[in-house]
Amino acid sequence: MSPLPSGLLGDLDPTSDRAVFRQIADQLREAIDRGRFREGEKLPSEAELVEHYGVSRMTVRNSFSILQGEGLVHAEHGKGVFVRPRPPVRRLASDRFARRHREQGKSAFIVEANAAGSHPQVDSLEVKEEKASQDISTRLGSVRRVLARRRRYLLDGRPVEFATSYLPLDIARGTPIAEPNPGPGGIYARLEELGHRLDHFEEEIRARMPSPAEVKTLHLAAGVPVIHLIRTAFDTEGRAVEVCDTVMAADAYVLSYQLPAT
Amino acid sequence: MSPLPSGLLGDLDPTSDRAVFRQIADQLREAIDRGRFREGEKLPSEAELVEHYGVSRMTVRNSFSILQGEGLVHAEHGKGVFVRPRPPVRRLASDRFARRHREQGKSAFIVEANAAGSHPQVDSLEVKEEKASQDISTRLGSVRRVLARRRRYLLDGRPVEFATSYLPLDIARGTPIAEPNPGPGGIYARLEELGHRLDHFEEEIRARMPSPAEVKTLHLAAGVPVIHLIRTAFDTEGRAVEVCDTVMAADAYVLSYQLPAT
DNA sequence: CTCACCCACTCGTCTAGATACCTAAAGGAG
DNA sequence: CTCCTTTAGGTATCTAGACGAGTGGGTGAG
Repeated sequence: MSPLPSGLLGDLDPTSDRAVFRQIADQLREAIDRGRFREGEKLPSEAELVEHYGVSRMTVRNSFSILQGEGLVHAEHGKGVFVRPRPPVRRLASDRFARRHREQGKSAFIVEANAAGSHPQVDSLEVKEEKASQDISTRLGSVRRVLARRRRYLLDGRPVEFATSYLPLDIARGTPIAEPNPGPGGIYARLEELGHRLDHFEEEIRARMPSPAEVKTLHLAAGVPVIHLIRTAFDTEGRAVEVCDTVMAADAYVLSYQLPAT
Repeated sequence: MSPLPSGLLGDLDPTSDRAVFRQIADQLREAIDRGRFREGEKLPSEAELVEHYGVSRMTVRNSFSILQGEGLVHAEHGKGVFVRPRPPVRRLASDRFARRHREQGKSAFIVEANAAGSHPQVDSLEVKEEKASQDISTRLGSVRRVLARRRRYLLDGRPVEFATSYLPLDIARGTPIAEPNPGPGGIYARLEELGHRLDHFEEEIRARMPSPAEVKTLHLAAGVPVIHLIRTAFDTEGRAVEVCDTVMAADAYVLSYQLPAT
């Protein structure tokens, strides 16, 4: 095994209080930040770092696990450890639910993705009536059962978002909203056709680490948080007519809002 | 050492493909979710789990490190591993910059925290002129140098947010905005007094894992992401008069926005 | 009774292996 | 030329043990 190029990574400081595996992680992180290793590029193998620093393999792996936790690198079994590329992000503008965007035939997600030159896909359709959770019931105004619409959005084959819409049965049952494909303009267009003129939306945003189920559904790499967005749609009478619970891969999104100064 | 209460945690499945340390993590996670271990409660010690499952200590530690990465537990040296309590969250409403909130003497943060019965604190003041980064320069409309105002917000002694405001020098230099304490209503009140009537704000929201520096500044536990918010303030002439770059401990915040449906 | 000290228990770090499995490229059989 | 096998070099998992260092309770000296 050939040694690492000299100067690529420094030496350890045995007098430092900082644990060895942290020092190694620091040096790798700095090298990545400085561009010595580029996106997608392979880091030195565990064996090479064991050789270079004169430490045991567990120590090197410990360093890698720090960087993985920070979402900086990802390991591929049998291949190596690589600098994690930053995926293209999807920008959600604050006017994304404006009525004028609902006039067209296709869904906002499809239109937007095509404009960005990527390949969109929507799957995991599930539409069924179910018992409302405590939280959903509260948000919709004490309803017992709801229509739930679950779907997953993918960009270029990568899952980026998992969303569930909840609607009161007295609004949705027996309408196109209860169909797998609600038709052009989505359920918001159907709600307005049914006489529920939309007035405004409220969005609540949280960020947290994903549950194991979310890691699976969204194919999340280690160290990638999720953005949890709960949107409630209100009609002009002030009634909550829909709650949409969305979990997004945080590295794939930038949310954008406009606030009045008045 | 006394054995664990039987039934608290199950057994391993040696025929499973799932790695032993993942199985252990799964069982602990489930026990936490089911409330067998409550917030702040101590999990079994490494030695107890070694005994219970008949595995080596590194395997148990591996399990703990998974749960730490998920932000579910935190270890305290010399004491044990504990279920991480969910801190109280600060809700940021979409009208938080409404002009009416600027009339009072105290800052929004202080008022709000007092109302919630917690003890607010603002520190790490730094106000200085500096070179604008590429990003800040672009957002402010190609300015070279800016006034930067840095501060950190704490609730009940816990740092929750670190923010830097950037203002063009032609607006801020020589005004109260360049003072450590800009006076009642904050810099937005001063901007309006100086003739820059505010029209609206734009906020960009991202979520990601913190850098080591952010972990230090915000005293973040493992597995806690940050919300990165960049707000630009525009005056009625459409000029960007301020950019505020904020990094928040994600477990301490819920952001709330209102969107028009028109 | 008080206080300093000791000790048991805890997690933190590190070593030195063993075994398993994955990947990619080289080389041989057909 | 195609396909399979081999092999080298990766990471994944696990074991067994050593020493370090923080915490907190008990104990014995004063």
